[in-house]
Amino acid sequence: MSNVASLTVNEQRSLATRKLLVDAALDCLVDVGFSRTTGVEICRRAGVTRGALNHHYADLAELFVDALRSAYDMLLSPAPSGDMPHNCEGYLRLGYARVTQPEFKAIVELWLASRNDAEIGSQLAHAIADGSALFDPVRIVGQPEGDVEPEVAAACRTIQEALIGLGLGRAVSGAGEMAHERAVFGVLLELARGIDSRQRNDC
Amino acid sequence: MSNVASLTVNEQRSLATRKLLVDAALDCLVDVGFSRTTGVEICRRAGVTRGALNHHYADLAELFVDALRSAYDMLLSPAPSGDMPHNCEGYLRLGYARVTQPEFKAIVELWLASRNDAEIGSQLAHAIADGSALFDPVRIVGQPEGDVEPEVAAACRTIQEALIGLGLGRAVSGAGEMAHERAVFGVLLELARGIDSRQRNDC
DNA sequence: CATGATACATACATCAATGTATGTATGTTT
DNA sequence: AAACATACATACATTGATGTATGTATCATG
Repeated sequence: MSNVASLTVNEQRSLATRKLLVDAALDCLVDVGFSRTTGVEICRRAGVTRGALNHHYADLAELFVDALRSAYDMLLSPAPSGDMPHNCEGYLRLGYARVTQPEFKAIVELWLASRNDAEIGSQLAHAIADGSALFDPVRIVGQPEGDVEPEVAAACRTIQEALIGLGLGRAVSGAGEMAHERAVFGVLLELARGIDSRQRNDC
Repeated sequence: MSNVASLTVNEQRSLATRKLLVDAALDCLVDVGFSRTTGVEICRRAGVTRGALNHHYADLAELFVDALRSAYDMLLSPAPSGDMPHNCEGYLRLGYARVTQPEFKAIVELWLASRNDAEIGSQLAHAIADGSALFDPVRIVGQPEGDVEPEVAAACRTIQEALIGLGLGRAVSGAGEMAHERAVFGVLLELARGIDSRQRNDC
């Protein structure tokens, strides 16, 4: 049922078109921001007509739900795999790899749009909540059944906020690494390693 | 010349109207974001007609320059006065007081708009650069003639990015303090005090 | 005080985005 | 294969924002 081969031709075409629209929407958000991410512009970039957009999504808010989930998925590609340690340093490196991707700007744009537009806000609420879980320290640092120490959680949240700051800086500057980005990463790394070593000694 | 009394009636009226427009623009950015911050909406909130807007500003980008500078000024109201120590802890407390003000959202909106719209970007470049100086660790921590240690600068930049993250979180959530905001502040405070105490021992 | 400049308001034309209705080709089912 | 559904494209009407032109009252100045 969920196999590609088991999909009808119509279902495959639908999925392909929706992917075109979702990718175009993200492209648009990254390129020109939310205010210029209009239905016509998305369709132009997707190479489809507005009829297709209207057929698959009642309004842009619906499309943005798919787009946000897709963006979160893209940021997940550097996943917490086996080679990434389940500690604060791993949390830092993983988060850094995420916020420095261009899709992060699309996410920020949708965060703000969600706050600025009530309709978008209500429709995106679930996707945003699900996405926030990706940053949850417990997911990254915590052991499968164990909880994380409050000190570790606080450090991870601090790392998270600093990474969001760096990501926003990149999104705004447009260029790559900011001047003090390395220095900030160094401080965060020191903070993470300090917590991690203290945790090991606790056992 | 710069005295209020020395201003002509016309000049006073111009200043008052421009202030109405600037305040309305900031209100609008905070309330409904950049995409809905349109000329008509600004004038509606300011209680003037579009003729007034057009008379004082050739386009919205020009108004946004004044608005951004005004927003930065508002964030400056908790200024680095005598009671705020010139160290990392002072930098943290000062920055926190700034990013938690509602005007910070308007600044973020304009940062992104500046990146998304070439015209706005070129016109806001100077104001953004001037505003970034407000976050410059040297301005807050550094002594008048002395430079700041690289370690102090790195810590301040880290604090800055984390504060921006917290500020963005507030801007997006709309509500006040986020759940982990206190915990993050605590970690940052510990970081700042660690650096400050080490600095004192260096002398 | 008369003339010009300033600070707006009003009005209209334009344009881009949207909502919606309908057309059509392809796929699906019985 | 006939009837129906799906996946789009096309077309039109509407709406909101903008550019711009002009009107008008107040102010400034020789």
